[in-house]
Amino acid sequence: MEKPMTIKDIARIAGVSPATVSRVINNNPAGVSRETRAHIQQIVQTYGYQPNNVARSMITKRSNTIGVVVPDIVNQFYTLLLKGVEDMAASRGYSVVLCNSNNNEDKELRNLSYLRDNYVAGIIYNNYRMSERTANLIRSSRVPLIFVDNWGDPIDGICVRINHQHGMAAMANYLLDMGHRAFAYLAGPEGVFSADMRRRGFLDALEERGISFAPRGVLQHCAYSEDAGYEAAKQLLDEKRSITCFVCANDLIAYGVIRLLNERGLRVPDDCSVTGFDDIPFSRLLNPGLTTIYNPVQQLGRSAAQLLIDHIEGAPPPPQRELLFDTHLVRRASVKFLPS
Amino acid sequence: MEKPMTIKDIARIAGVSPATVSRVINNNPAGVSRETRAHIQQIVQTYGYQPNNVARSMITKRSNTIGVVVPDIVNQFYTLLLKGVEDMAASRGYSVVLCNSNNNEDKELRNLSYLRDNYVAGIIYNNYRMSERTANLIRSSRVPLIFVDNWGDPIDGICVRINHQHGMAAMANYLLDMGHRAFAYLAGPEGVFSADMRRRGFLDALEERGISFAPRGVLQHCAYSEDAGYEAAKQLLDEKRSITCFVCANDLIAYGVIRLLNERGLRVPDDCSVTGFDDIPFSRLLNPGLTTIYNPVQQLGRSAAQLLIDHIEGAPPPPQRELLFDTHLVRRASVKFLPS
DNA sequence: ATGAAAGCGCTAACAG
DNA sequence: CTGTTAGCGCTTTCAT
Repeated sequence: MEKPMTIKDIARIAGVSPATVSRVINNNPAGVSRETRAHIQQIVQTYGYQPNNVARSMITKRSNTIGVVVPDIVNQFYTLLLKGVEDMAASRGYSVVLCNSNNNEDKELRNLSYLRDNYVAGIIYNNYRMSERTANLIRSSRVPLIFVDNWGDPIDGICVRINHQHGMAAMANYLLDMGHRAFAYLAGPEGVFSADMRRRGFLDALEERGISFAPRGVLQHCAYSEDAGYEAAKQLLDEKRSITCFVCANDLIAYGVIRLLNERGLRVPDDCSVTGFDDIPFSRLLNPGLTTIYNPVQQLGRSAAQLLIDHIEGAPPPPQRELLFDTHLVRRASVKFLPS
Repeated sequence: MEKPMTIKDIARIAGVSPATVSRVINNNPAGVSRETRAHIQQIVQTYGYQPNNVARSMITKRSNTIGVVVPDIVNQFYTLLLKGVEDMAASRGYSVVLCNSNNNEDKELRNLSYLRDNYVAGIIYNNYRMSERTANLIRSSRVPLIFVDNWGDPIDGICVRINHQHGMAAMANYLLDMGHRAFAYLAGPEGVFSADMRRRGFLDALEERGISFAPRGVLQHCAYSEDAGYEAAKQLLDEKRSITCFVCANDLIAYGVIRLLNERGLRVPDDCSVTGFDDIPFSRLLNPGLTTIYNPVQQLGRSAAQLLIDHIEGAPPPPQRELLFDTHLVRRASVKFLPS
């Protein structure tokens, strides 16, 4: 294998000093005459010279890579987010590396250090809950960072998210209109920003309509996963609750509920209605299709990347620290109309 | 922000030279007396010194990161693979970065160069089809590389995969036993290794049973995606083919078929049976559950990582260039029994 | 067993 | 405008 060319090789060939070559490959505004610049570019072209990024970032302490850290890469929600980030990043000339923290604090800490130690230009970050250690690490790293779904929490920074409350309120109103009153609300993990906001959206909407959740409704926390939804539904059913609709804080939970319902021979929506939140692609494939709230994750990813890169490149911070996106209700067939 | 410690700081504190510290942190067998070694380790500990990986890999031209490049990160098959890789890699002290080539040659080339330029220790690679340019890049990079689903192709290297043929043959035999004879075989993309092997497995199995595919069967190529399955099924149905079972080369395709069937008011499996391949987690959630072939993809990921790291660390190559994993049939409810 | 010195490939003052 | 000089933080001969 021929060793790759270095800046010195180019300099020698061009008959100039490495510094000059450096100036042109960095589009350094500092003066290089039009001719020498062209000459060098020409040589770089023909030899296909690529500067060594590692050497570069050793000096500048910066690279053209942005890191994305998420808690669960198997959840399509996050892969969709990643896709949005990648699109935007690529168009701006950045690479992206994905770190899966697997909802595990140590792993997350390692990921974050890894990114810092490799001089990433910036980070897009999400987690269910941010630990104090993580917050400290982020603070001390001083790497530009954008949150997806921040939670008025240990760190203040720029954040991109959907309007969870509106979304879930829309669902509540729809369900009320469909005649439902006996809800099992599977709220997702307690203390997690998106889950908390969605819950508030739901409960406030009921209140606003003067309908109380309490007597017939039941609220239960659970992980953001299919298995958790399955278990929660099982428990509720075993308690012989009479429920007309399972309102789930995300689609995964709804999948679990549906699986249990199927196992018990209960039909959706005839025997029981189910709703989700996020509208990940699979939800329309269920039979019946899952009624849920569309969450523009890819768009979120793109915006997060854009904000981050703007920031990295020195743009002034946006006026608001939080960029909010709208959701909308996706009516499919998993909710039954209950005439009153 | 206090600047991170350097090896010099440690050296000064320990009263030794940087070289000695280097020897210690690299567990360099070269002689360092037991005492100085312990002394230095002690200091490294208390100050929490972390060597700068970038500087390190600039010299060694190697890092402790392995790269995974896949064609479609939104397909759960690949996120599961990644998960397997991560588990294994973490336990061996490696970080992993994911690159999504998005089934796009330029992107893939950029990803591969990126990994090479950042001195990754090795790469785990999959794509639907390998271009000649990609092959050249891989060859000239000389980075250790493991294929997932290699395809007797431009490059020879170590490969980890499932036995596609066996898997699809098991499916064929099952369907035959269930009385099916009129198949629509949605074969996935032509020329893609896994798709070709699966198709062969299916066709050969029929032949072995002395049953010919031809008169009533129809074979159609399509992308490995839900939309492609949907379109293919639409076309076939519009041609008024009388089909008893759609045999799909992966689960995603089957999802598309099911979506179309639902739209047309056709019931699975009463009006038409459908099968998949891979058994990604959603498949059991479908109603009826999708009959498919379980593909131990996480295990694949773990093995790929293990093989790769062994190789990186200088282990002799395994005797066979190909590590094969078994699949098994997962019978759910998407296939109807057709008494003859 | 340890240290001094010479870089890895590049950028960043500082001169000219 | 361009070249020279120092390093970035680390590893690696080569001495001692």
